[in-house]
Amino acid sequence: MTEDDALAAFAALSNQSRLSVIRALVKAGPSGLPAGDIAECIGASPSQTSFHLSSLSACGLITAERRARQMIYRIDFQRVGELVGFLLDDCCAANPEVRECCGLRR
Amino acid sequence: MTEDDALAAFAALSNQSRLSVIRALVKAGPSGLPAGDIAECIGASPSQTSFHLSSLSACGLITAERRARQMIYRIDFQRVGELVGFLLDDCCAANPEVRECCGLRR
DNA sequence: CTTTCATTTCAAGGATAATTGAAATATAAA
DNA sequence: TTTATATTTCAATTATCCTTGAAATGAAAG
Repeated sequence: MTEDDALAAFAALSNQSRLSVIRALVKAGPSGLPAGDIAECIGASPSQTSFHLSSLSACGLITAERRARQMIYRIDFQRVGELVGFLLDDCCAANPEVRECCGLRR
Repeated sequence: MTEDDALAAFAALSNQSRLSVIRALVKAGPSGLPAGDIAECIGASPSQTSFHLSSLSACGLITAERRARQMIYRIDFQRVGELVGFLLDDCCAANPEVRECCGLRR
């Protein structure tokens, strides 16, 4: 995860609709969700949803796979973990106070 | 940390200059840094620096305190920790895979 | 009280992001 | 091969963010 990756990921997460997408995909787990379901889930138009999905997949937080006529989107847990790692280590120099605050032991 | 707080924090972190501010303040530790030093550190004009500092303090990631003619800024480690917590728990439903990826045990 | 220093605020302009609705693409079904 | 379905792409509009430089504020020093 480069700094540019992290910047793009933070930008992606700074939007309510996209945060809702993340939550929906986390809840859906490994089977993922088709774009249409996501659109319904977040109450956005197909076009709008596609826009947000491409922002999320461009920065690697989610993955896309075509299945017949649908596009299946999945959360990339590893990538999210890397982003948390970036925040903890690159930004915060592995400061113990930060870790303690969110109940982490390492 | 409400969802709006988190959205604002992610937006604040999605900018290279502001990420540099965070790094500088983390490095500086509890004594913090005056705005002028931060400006020099990130290579930005006073006005630009003030703009970025107010974005960071508006979302609570840093604090501001006047000392004579200077404004001293400090990182709020607890707040950063809360943001990590939001990402891990609210967004990712405390998914163990995410935690493992950044070397966390909890 | 005037000047200097450190920083913020403001208004204007340029750049980037989000919304909208229509058209295009890709795939499957009739 | 035509039609229907799922999604994306595009162009235009609107909204938001960032930069710039000048002016304003707050606090100390002369």
